[in-house]
Amino acid sequence: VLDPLRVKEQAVIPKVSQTHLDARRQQILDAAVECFSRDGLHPTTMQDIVKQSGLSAGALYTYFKSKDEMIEAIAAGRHERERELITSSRKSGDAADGVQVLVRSFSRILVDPAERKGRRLSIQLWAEALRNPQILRTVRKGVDVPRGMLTEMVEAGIQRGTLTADVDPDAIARVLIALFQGFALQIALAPSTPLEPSIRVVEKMFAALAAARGDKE
Amino acid sequence: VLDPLRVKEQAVIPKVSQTHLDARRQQILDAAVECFSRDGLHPTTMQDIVKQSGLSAGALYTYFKSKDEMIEAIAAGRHERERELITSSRKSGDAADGVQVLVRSFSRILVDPAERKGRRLSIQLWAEALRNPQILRTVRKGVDVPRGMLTEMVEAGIQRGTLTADVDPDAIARVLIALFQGFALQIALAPSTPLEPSIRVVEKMFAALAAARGDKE
Amino acid sequence: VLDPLRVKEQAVIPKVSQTHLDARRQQILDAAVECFSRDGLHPTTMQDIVKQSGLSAGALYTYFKSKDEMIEAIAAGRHERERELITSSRKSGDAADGVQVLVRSFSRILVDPAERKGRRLSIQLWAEALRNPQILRTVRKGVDVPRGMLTEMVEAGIQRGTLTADVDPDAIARVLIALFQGFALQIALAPSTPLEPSIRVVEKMFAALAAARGDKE
Amino acid sequence: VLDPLRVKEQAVIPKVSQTHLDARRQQILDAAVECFSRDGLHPTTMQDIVKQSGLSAGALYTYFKSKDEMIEAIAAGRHERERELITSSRKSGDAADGVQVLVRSFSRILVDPAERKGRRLSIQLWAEALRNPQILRTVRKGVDVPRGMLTEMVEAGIQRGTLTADVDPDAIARVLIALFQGFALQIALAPSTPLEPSIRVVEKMFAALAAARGDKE
DNA sequence: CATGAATGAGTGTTCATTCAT
DNA sequence: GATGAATGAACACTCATTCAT
Repeated sequence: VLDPLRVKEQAVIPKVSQTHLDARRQQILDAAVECFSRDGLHPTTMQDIVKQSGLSAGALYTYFKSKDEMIEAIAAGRHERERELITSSRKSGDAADGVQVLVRSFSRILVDPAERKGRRLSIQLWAEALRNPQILRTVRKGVDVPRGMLTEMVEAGIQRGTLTADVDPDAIARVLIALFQGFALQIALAPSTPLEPSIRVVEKMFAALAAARGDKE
Repeated sequence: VLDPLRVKEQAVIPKVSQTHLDARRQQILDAAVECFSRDGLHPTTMQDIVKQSGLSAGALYTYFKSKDEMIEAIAAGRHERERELITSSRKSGDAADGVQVLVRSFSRILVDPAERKGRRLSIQLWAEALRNPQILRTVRKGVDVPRGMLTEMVEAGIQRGTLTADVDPDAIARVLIALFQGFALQIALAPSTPLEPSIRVVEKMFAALAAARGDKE
Repeated sequence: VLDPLRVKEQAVIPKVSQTHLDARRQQILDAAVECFSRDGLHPTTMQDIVKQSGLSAGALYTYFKSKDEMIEAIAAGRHERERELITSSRKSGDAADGVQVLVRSFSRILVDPAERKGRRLSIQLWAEALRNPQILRTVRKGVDVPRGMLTEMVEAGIQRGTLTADVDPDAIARVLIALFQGFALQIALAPSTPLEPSIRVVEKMFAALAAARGDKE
Repeated sequence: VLDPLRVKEQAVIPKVSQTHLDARRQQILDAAVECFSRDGLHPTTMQDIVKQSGLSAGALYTYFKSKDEMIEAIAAGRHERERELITSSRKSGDAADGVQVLVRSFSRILVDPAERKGRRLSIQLWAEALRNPQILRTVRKGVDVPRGMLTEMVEAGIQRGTLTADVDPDAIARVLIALFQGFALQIALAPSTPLEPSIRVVEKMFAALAAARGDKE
């Protein structure tokens, strides 16, 4: 009765288009992001996501094997998003002084209301990464890949002479990331945090660092 | 709030000393910190803490009304600890250049293995603060109080001339905190993170910032 | 209140019929009635009802939000049942002397083995009503509604001349209810209680009361 | 080391007087009655009674082996109290028509605010009796003993000619008790219940019953 | 005798997941 | 593929009772 070939044959012409499938998957992820960023990873129940998505419990499990897999998918999405942000920052920063442009770009992201959910989600994922090896791997990649890109940008800055040569590009990248993470946290915990003065301090520090090179010469 | 020892009439000699009560309370908190920092706030069950503490479920509830109250007590403890770290840093930094000493002091804390649990715990509390108003309040105080102290130290540094006068002390304090938070996170997520090069970059940046003042004159 | 079946968009054909849902709900209530009447409200655990019903703990909570809500549903059911008993008594008593028929009807219910659970349940609910305002309201309605009906019946009896005109119909209704409650209790506490002789006394008393009217004329 | 004789010897001269012991025991029972009648038997915790009594948990267990034993002691107290009420009613009713005096006496008890706790407690005990054989025994005795006394009083009434000879004294006693129980319940559930009109109906019914004898002759 | 911190089995309830329809 | 009722192992928390002091 069960003919695996027939099943496969049927699978050739899917009843539901891939586009539909992708849309459904995204619909679920959007609902999950909404819930997770609002209530946290663990307090959010699958029922919450069911309600938020307008789908059924069964539907969620058609697209994701488990809640953990859903969290993992969202973590991967964050990772992807962060890479994008760096990439777009790099583009706009190609012409001028890399770090200054980068810092400006970061500050825009940090105050962007559209990124609020993402900031809250990231903090939830940091906490989750401490106990979930799979999430840890993804979160780390989400930090390491941007860091690699930043390192390259800093190296380019050094070659262009906008930064001193005697600094470790990777160390600078880490400093930039730490600043970004720290301010993302401060803003998530206190949305009224004044970011601009601190950004100016950071700019000034990097400018001073660049200038310091000239002094030595 | 209510001291279970304060007996109604003639609390001649307490059956159990306050010292014993305090020790028990600490015993529970220690067990909870161990579990929370290892497994996260939500995944940790009261049973886990019961086992870790060597006490009974009932005993835990003699000292804390709920799991949330326990988390709150731990958050308050973190807040207290952070204030202490700043205070001790301030003392040692009185004589010399404030910020440089501070950065050194921070870097020592960041790599201190004894502080590992605390770092992991803080990250869990950041996530929890996003959905628990009581924790948010405590976590904010844990950031704001140290920030106020840092601001004072930066102001002192400006007066002593070790920092430029044209920077916002509060903005600098926020930068220092963001750096501390960001590196605490990086180290928690990847204990092998090389901190020293980044610390040197930070030192260099602040040195350049200080030097920049002289340049202007 | 909320019909879990009412689907958001196009509830074409319910996966599970309303009949099935109602049957399940009744299955749970039957199990609960069995347990509550046997062991009492508080000593009965949800696990007891789970076992008795043959369902799972989760299933119970699909149909009832809490144990209290289940008790409330059962109390409402008792209330309904009591109203029915009065209604059916009224029908059969329309032709002849109302009160006598009523007393007979009551006595039949009091010795009916099928009503044993109901009698025990009512006593549990009386006790619960003393501390649970919601149950108090329902239990009161379960007494007040029948009382109103009885009052009407007594008034009809007075008009028909089978009862003296100088008695308060409501007072008589209360006496009848007190007798019913008191004997329900005596029988629940001692199933071997001889009811018949007492019923005859009651009949005789009401007959004498009716006769007393003629005497005065 | 352990010399039972020495222990006994010490026991001869109790450290604490019997009066003190009795007072403590009563203090506990009073607190328990307060809690049980207010909150119900099962919802009342030993801690509640501890607080209400002003004693310690340990003290309670010095005087009562268990919560059940405490309930049993209170049930026995109710039993005793009900016997007293009948006894005192009998005395005052010796001279005149027994039943009328009795009904009056009952009605006074039913509206006595001082008996409110007792009424509520009795209802709790009825419910408990359905599942606790020991309580059932005591509650039954609390009904049966007064019933025996009532039966005797009714018999005396018949001999004195104030009641018809062709009624079953025990059946009348049961009717009186049912009325008392039923009204105790109605008043407990609705303290504003108007009792007087119903009492008059009862009096009238018994008067008619007595008069009916003369009619037949 | 009195205390109250400590016990731990048991409570009502939740929730990720499954599967018959 | 979609549904949502059903599952049952946890979960946070309680409470009658004990016993070292």
